[in-house]
Amino acid sequence: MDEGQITTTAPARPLRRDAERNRQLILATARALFAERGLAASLEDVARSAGVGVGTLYRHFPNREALIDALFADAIDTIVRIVDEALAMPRGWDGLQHFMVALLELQARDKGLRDVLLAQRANDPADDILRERIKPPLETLVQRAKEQGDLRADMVAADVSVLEVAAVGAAEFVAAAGPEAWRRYMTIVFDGMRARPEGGNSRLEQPPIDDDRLEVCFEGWKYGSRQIPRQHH
Amino acid sequence: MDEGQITTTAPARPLRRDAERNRQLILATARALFAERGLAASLEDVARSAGVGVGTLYRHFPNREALIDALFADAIDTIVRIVDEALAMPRGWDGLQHFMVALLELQARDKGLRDVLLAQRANDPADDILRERIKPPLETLVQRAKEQGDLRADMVAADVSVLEVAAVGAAEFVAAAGPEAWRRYMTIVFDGMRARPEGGNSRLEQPPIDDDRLEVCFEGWKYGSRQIPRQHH
DNA sequence: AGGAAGCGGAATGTTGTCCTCCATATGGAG
DNA sequence: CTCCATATGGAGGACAACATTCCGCTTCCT
Repeated sequence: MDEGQITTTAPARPLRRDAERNRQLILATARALFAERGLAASLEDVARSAGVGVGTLYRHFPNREALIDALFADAIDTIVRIVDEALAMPRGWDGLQHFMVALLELQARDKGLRDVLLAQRANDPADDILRERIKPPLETLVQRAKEQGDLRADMVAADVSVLEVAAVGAAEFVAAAGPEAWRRYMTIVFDGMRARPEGGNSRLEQPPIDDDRLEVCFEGWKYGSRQIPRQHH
Repeated sequence: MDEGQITTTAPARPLRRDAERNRQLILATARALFAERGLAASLEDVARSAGVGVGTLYRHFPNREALIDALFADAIDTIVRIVDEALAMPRGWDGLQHFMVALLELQARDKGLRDVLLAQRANDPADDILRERIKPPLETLVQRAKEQGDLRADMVAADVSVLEVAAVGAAEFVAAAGPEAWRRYMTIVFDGMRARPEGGNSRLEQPPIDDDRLEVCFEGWKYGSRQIPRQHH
């Protein structure tokens, strides 16, 4: 379907060879830098790190938003794939675990993606789409895992989201101790999620969060109140 | 040793009545604002919110640091009290739970305290002192809880710190859904920490974090990379 | 009433961003 | 090999947030 492409769509006339090289260089550098520092990394840092002037960067991407879009265009597909894999597993518990771990792997490896997923960007329609695409399958997984007696009966889908966010935070915290250190804590949380026979699960005093409230949590979150700066001019 | 003080202890000569009133007003307002927004709240916000000019604020507190010190001077005492209460409990597990929950209550209620505890301030000697004051008792609690068969044998004290930090993040995330919502998730985590008979605990693939690494995690953390701004001039 | 103590808030200095502009350099078509 | 459309680098403009200072004016207290 597409052949002489570069990023998203084919340009009317091909770029000059050096321009194309720089474009890819910028993309690769930005990917690495955002992965390491999150979306807060400045475009000047990206340019410097790519060994290129800011002007060049702006020649290829009209603004910060465009660069980020180019980088994370396929993020949704990745998530959807994970969800599908999870749904395909016979045991709901395994699917749930796969979903949580895979999403966490992604975000532990790439802070930029973490920021994208946690709605660091003010508007972003993709975000809502994504959450709509995730919610029903997640609900299914939770339901299935409960019926099969693996997941504690008093948990709901929203709880999974909350624990996932918490785990992302934990993963970032322990990142300095090793890129895989978070798995240890994820395992502990999974043990807490597991259904136990006969009073083995403590009673959850607080009621679950309903979907509207969860939405509010996501909106109010902004990961520690840091904001991705908006455009000027 | 010094007498003509300003902040913590009684001033040599009493303040004028209006000045004293303003001072208390500023302290109360700052306490509320920092509790709500964390240490990132600007002094201009504090002043405006107190219905006072910034100049007045600076007359009472020479700089941001001084105000924060005045507000959180007794924080260490509070923590130490919690630790003592925890140690006094016969079951290590109960002590551990008390310690984690009480610390979480504090930080869920007061984001400013959270920032103080999580070393948002660059230097801060109090911070190191605090961690030194916490580590040995925590170690004791963990040891005791393991011996009494309540805490899973494969956990160590550092794990507790990590989970606590994760819980603080979770608490902030769900704060919008209610100030007590975090308790639900803390319970799930506690269930994950519990020792289970005969293979009821999953194997933790990743090794525990040693104390030096944990230190590095705290240093590198800065809660989502946001920094408390340093002084100018 | 008078002066010391206190007050407000405009102004200053600084840092950190995004993005624009334009003099200069370069690939590649002819 | 020449020439010019295409690209490039990076200085500089425009903002925004803050911490902190300064000083003319006000308010208490004696």
